[in-house]
Amino acid sequence: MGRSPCCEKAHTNKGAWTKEEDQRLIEYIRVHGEGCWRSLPKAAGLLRCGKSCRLRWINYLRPDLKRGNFTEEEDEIIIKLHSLLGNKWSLIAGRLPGRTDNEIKNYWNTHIKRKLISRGIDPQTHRPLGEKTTAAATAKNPTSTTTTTIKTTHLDFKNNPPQSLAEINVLKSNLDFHHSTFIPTKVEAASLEEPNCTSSSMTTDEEQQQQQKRETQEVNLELSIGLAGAIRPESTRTSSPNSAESRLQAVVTTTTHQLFGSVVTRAVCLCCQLGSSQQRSDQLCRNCQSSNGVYRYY
DNA sequence: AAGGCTACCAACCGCGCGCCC
DNA sequence: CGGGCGCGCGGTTGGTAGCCT
Repeated sequence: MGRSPCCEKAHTNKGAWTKEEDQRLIEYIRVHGEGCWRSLPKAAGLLRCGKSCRLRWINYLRPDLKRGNFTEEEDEIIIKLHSLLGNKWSLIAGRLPGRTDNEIKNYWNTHIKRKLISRGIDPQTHRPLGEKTTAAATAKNPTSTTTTTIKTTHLDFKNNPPQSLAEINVLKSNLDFHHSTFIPTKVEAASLEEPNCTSSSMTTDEEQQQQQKRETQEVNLELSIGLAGAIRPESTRTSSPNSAESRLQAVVTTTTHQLFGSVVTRAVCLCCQLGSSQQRSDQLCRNCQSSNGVYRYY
């Protein structure tokens, strides 16, 4: 069965927005707030589809948008986050107040890619150019311009949820591996910008072993984000205390402590940790407060 | 001045996910 | 449980401004 169109295309405008359309949209959202995008165009008297309105608002009209060039600091944050998250533009945008996913995506494709290449770094893998890419990454990403999501069968708990403590332990060990290979510490993160981002004390053989380990134990970066999401406010948790999910969460909580070094007992603002906020590091900036705790770690 | 090329970015498209019935 | 709906996301497209020849 075909999917129903998001709007009546015959009666909708397309292309650039006019000032009048912008004004109508702004006015409507000012009065009624965001949401219900499907019905918004009709209610606001706009001949646009809801998706188009949403996009226009989010990417252009929102009052909290930061216009203008990206700073060097923002560049570095984007690069670091991309090395952790891949092409998860919305997640990256969530860590850069006032920037939209679309804006970051465009900026990445037009500026940062080139910048990294000029530094001798592969913008997709964040490894030195010329270094062998994994077969999985190559197969997943034949054009090298699209998503390089490193998949794992072990950590795909959406399709294969852990059924036993034993499986959870496997998951935990994978997460430990994840930590040791992909989540950079502050020192490691700093080295990400270097053309040779491997540890300087590592011998070539050790590097090759690490590389082989990476190839055999693929890690799902996408999942690592989901795990953070598992640590959500108590009120929103619905799983039973003995469910695989809640047991997994207990592991995740423990593991998250390990992932980020010292045990943190309260919410920490990642923006601050990454240096994008002037906020004290033990406080949440507005951006993190509004993220529903998804990216806080405890 | 005109045409070609490139870079930029707003907007579109298709798909996946979660929620609800 | 399955299907429809609304929303959000990532990839792609297309218009345009700026630069070069």
